[in-house]
Amino acid sequence: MERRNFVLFDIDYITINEEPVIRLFGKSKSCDSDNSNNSNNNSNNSNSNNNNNNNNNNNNNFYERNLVAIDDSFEPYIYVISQNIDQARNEILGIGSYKIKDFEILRKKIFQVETEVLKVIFIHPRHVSGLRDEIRSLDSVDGIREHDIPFYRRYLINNNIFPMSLLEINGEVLNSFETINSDAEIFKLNEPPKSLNKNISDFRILCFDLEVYNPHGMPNSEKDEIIMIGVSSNTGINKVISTKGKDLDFAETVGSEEEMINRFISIVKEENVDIIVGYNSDNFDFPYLKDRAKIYNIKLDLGMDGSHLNFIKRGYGNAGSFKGLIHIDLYLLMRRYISLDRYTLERVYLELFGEEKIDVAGDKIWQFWDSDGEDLVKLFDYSLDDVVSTLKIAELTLPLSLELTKIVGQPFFDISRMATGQQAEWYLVRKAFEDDEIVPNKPVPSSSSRRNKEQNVGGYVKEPEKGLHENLVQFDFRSLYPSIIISKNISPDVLLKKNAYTGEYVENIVSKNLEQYNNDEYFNISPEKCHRFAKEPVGFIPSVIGNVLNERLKLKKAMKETENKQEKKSLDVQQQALKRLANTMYGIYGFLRFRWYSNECAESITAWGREFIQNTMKKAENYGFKAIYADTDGFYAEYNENLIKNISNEDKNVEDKEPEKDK
DNA sequence: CAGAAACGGGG
DNA sequence: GTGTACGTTTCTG
Repeated sequence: MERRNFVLFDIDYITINEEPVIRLFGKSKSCDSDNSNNSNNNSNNSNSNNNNNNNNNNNNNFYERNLVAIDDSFEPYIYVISQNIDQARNEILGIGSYKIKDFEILRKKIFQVETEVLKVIFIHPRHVSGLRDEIRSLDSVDGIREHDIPFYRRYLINNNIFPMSLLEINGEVLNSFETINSDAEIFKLNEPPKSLNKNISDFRILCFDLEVYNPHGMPNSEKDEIIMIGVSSNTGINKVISTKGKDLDFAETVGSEEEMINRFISIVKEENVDIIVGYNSDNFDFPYLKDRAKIYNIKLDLGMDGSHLNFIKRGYGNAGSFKGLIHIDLYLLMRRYISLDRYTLERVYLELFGEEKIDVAGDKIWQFWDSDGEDLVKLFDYSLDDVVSTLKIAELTLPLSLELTKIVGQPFFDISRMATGQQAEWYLVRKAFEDDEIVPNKPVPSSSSRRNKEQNVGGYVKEPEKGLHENLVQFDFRSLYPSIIISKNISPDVLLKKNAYTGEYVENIVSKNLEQYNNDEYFNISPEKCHRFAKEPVGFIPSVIGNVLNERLKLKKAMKETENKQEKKSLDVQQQALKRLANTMYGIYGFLRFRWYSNECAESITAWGREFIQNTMKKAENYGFKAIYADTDGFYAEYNENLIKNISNEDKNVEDKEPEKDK
């Protein structure tokens, strides 16, 4: 048996002999060299030099050796809810015994109510989608749960492991394995991976960008050649590969487009890249590169198992993907990272760095290329600048996404393409597993119910007062929503709710013990709609948010205590990630396709929010702030000394309790 | 006017 | 991949 320390980059499964086999893609460092120093971060950063990676240099923090770990022990399953579990088991066997491996009876919680459920273990994940509808419609089956959680996600959650963090794996080295055609070490696991709590933050990031000949407007990949490939990496590469530019020191001149593509591929391989980054590369660079490479029969075989570029259908068009090589499209990330009117690379760069970048109008690129003079040089500068800017943006913004990956516990590739609400949802799915809670099904609203969805009243809005105002102060309540959820215990598992059709209470820990809740004082009752949330026990979502906020406080404390700048920075990013997660959490209730969707919860949060904002505005007036304009998350007020009234002690206390103010 | 289709980014 | 598209604007019948 051998052991490796292993950073997990990516995960999937393949099918061998009709059974699923999990593959973990990542990089390892031999354990001996890793044990030599337990305090990491003492070697200097990986800047420049040392580009040839084939020397065994263990003095940096990079994990060097490609490794694919194989685990054939994990089994797909769903939960079946039934009053008569024996009958359910027989009926299920009756419709698909050959797809079913085993049954187990487990005690789990549904909205905190202890329940005996039937765990149906399938031979193969595809049997889940194949059989679930039939199982659901069986007489003895009241419902099915957790039938739509992708196999690889289930593996990460159930084994409590996190991508982009360090794992310990134990197993045997194999000489070869089906579907793996590369020099990666192949490692067959003897037991599930173990999470090692060590922070890994050094990754090899390489950015790339294509320039394409385009005399007819947007280029057509059947006709228009790639003329430049810009490459910039945090390992010190900064160049433009092209058939022109012999006089430029940052240009690498090759003989043809075919050589250009081959050279690009070989650079990515030589640099042992962990994360490949582009800007709109899901929709432009990678599709274009693939089309052009096909013409020359070039394989874009950058996958850790030797596989090629593949496009995965995702919400938002296609996502370019390599097994074990993480592709991040910064455009998608920026749309969530900052709020702007437009998200061109120029605009984003200006926002983040306050500098204009070199610009060449898109429709002029072919003319600059043909000019063969000063304009050609300008085009080279532009190409380099594009990719250098992309790297700068990546280095600034990826740390936060990496932290979210390590908190949410899904692949970095996925996290970078997920809406924040989805990130929060997968985080909650993991927390539910830890709590033995069964995850609610996704609501599947028909198109009509979607239309009929009552519009949530939303936050309080005060129309702005016309005129030019000076001395404006902004009160920001965004971070207030998590505290409202916690203080009012807003959660579907402690909400007293009647089913609209049957008139019965929806089953949860409160309705199950209704005799204990025989008085209003046991509830927080929301303003306006009067939704009732039991004060005890703590609801699932308030408890998760509470833990997130506590973790965040601990990090902020640790930040104050440390003198180490690098550590401070790392803690700060972790702290920010938790803040984002907490602030996203309230939105979950309002989105129809989310598993914890609850219109009552969403309404109650905003109702209490409105109440709070109006109270605060009143109090603020006593301090000389005249509210000018208010919106859901806060208000703007004009400061006018003459308005200050006598401040009572009571008001002072209120002011003390105010949430974080920005500006 | 409602519902469908296109758009964003990229060159 | 045991998940199928986000919110907004413009076009079309």
